[in-house]
Amino acid sequence: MGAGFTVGRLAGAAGVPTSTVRYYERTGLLRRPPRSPSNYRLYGEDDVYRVRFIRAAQATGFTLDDVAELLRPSPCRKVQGRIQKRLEEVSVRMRELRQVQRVLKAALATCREHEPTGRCCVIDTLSASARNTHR
Amino acid sequence: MGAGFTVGRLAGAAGVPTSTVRYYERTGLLRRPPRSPSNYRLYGEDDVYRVRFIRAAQATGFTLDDVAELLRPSPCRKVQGRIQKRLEEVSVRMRELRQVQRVLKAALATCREHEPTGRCCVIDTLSASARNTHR
DNA sequence: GAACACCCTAAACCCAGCTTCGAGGTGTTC
DNA sequence: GAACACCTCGAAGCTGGGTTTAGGGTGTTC
Repeated sequence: MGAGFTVGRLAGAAGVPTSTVRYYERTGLLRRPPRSPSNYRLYGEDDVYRVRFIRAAQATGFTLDDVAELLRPSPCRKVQGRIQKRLEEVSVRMRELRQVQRVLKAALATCREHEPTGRCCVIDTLSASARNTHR
Repeated sequence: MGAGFTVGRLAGAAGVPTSTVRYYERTGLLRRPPRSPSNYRLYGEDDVYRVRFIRAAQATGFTLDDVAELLRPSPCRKVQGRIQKRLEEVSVRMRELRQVQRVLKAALATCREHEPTGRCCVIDTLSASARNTHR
């Protein structure tokens, strides 16, 4: 009652399970909040945004280690650097996915052409792609 | 000597560690090969392609369970269905990544505008994006 | 005063996909 | 014949990001 969120309320407001909130505290992503007389955690609204930030950053592909670094006070330049880096990773991943699309579509096309023979040939197609791809 | 690959040769030819080959055998992805008199595994060329297929399918985002299913003999139609499904997952993931790009670029832009103030504001920007995004 | 939802802790467990460890046998080369 | 790289096995360990369990306390509502 009164001001403050218990762990369950914070979790509800941020859209995560309580176990996750406690986990973030354990790993240092979230401060150790003040406690009520009966030893319940008492959070403020800032904590809601912080948890949401963590989830948002995760959703953009940052690891929790990255997030911890982002949350540490640090010069703008450094933070910009990390975002740049992540943007490059995203570009790389998009290129990879486009290649994957090509391979899968090719496999599908070959499969359809040969359908009359009855025997599925997709495995051959993909194996062939494996034969041509290094690593 | 003679025909056949030992586990190390197979691994070398397929570009994976020997531990991975044995792991694939343990989990049923690879047949249990015949053995030499001294109990060494003896593989054929087919096995090289099979391992490469596994890696290629993984590279397109299939899990090892998916791969196991793909490798089971099954009607063309079913295999096509799985590939379709994977293609849709890839599309979804690409859309997500484009959204991530937008958010990161926006954060970067805001950061640059405010740079003169000295205090890094990226965290605020991302928190705001967290505030607007439902899950 | 009892039911029921909430909170506390530490420690163990989960998942995929491997890798590493320990203890030992084999095969080739000098 | 000794060095050295390769092979065997089962079991345990690792990574990241949590969840579950066990055993207990709290707070609100009927």
